[in-house]
Amino acid sequence: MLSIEQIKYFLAIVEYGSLNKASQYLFISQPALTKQLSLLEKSLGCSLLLRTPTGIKLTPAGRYFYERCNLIMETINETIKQIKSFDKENVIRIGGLPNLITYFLPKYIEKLKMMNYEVYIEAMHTNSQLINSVRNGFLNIAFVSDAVQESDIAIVPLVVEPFFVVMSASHPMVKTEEIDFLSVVKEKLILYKAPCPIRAAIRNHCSLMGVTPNITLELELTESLINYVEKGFGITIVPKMVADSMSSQGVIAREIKKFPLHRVVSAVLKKDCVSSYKSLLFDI
Amino acid sequence: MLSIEQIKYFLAIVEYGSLNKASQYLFISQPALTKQLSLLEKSLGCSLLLRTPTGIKLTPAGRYFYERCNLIMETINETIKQIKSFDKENVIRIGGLPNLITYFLPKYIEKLKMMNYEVYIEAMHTNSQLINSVRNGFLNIAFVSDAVQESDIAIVPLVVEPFFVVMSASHPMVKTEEIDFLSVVKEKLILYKAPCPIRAAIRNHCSLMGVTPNITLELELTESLINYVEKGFGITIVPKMVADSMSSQGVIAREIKKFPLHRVVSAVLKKDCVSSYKSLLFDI
DNA sequence: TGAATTTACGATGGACGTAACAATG
DNA sequence: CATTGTTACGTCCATCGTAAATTCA
Repeated sequence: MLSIEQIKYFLAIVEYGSLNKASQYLFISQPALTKQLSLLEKSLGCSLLLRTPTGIKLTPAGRYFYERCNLIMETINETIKQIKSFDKENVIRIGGLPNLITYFLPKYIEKLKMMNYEVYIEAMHTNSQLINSVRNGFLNIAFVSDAVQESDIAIVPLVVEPFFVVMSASHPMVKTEEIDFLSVVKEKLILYKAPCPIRAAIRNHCSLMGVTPNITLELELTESLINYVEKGFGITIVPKMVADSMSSQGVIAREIKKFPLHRVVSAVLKKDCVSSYKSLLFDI
Repeated sequence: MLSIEQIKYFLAIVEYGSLNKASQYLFISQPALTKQLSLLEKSLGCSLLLRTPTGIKLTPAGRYFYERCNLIMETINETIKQIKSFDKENVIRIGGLPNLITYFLPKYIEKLKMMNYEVYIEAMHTNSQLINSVRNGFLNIAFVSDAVQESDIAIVPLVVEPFFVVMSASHPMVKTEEIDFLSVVKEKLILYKAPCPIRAAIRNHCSLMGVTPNITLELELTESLINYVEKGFGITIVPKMVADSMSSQGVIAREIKKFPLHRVVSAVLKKDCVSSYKSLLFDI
């Protein structure tokens, strides 16, 4: 049976290039290491390295196994590190939608570090992933957009912010005095693919107003909307905090004034934790 | 010390919902399981599950650990599966660029299966990844595009194929009788980001002819060029075998007749393996 | 001969099982 | 009292270390 010890031994052998040196590093005798290595090879049914009088040399299978062992050990070590933080009092795990993490969380994180918390940050792309992580205890707090109330979990509204249109500087709409939502959704829209809370908010606003958005391009959640706007493929709609922090030259952000839509940024936390985190959330 | 056995035990406990049932499934006594579980929790410094008279209930840390254990075991099992195939005589590992895998390999694979080989397929995005995999023995054969000869490895040319332009049906160039490369690269080009052998071939052809391609959109290697052509963002250039197998209605593929460019599809293999795979590569 | 790995074998400790115990509904 | 999990203790096998053997430069 493969064991973690054997994996560690194998990694040491490869890294030190000899059983001898590896055995010294591992504080075991060299015969013991030989034994474990042959047991490992036997259990895998495959030769991993060639023994030479000058040291060892990896076989193809050995090279593959070495890479995989590194991956396995990294996964295990990361797991142990996370787990060890779970029962520590001064650790707080915070999650949020990527744009909230980027633009909104920094001030909270500063404050938490002042209070001697170790902070773990985790970005997730959907509200439901985040809410579930709070529910099952992986996150202490999650920051979401337009979440609906649920019975078992507290959703605390924090800010309401308007949406902005982002378009290239040469776009005719730049000259319009008061930008309205109905004109905006007739333009070529670039949005993220579902599931994306902003996309959902726009669709919802559209159906309330009885129009269909003209979505011409749908991006993966990992790509940058602004890049595509800059290249002239269309316009996009982003929340104020994203618009505020844009630095691109070629694009312009303008608030949607007529028939505006807003999003509510909320904190999600367990009901019995609301009181303990209340001061953190509001005293800013 | 964390061990793989402990991970397996923990997974069984969670899945069976009780130490009792898990111990039966694992063919060990229930006290032994209790012992291992408490050792695990002690080594992690963290409680993983709450014991109740009706069974067990996961703590947040336990839920996290459960997910990670699944990931770890999947990684380990996949590794063992791959390794076991390494020294088997009847296993052959083949790699290739994604489009070669999709359009070109199937006939080889059929043939290999006829010959009672177990075939492992691995797609990689660059020639150099593939060539390295052959060099270090992870792959027996790799199919690449426009590879240059290297001293230590054999590169066997297999087919030369022309490139096609892909454009929307309404594009003016559809009406041109003889499509030429110089006009094509003046159009809005959609290509994959570097590193991409096709992109490299196009850039190379351009610099030979003293022109600059008008690349307006660069996609991630995981996205579909054709989708973006269909939506009217520009045109693209693909090898014949990709063009031949397109089924989209809205787009049309036409061969580049004037100043054409070609790609050479080659098989990469170790020099001392050429003779043994020769019949496979050419007898089709 | 010296540097490497492998084989042989006795010692030790960790993991197991049995049996007895404790708690909950 | 039936089901759950825990504690106690003796047994046994896996892994270790020491020492001797082997192989290659």
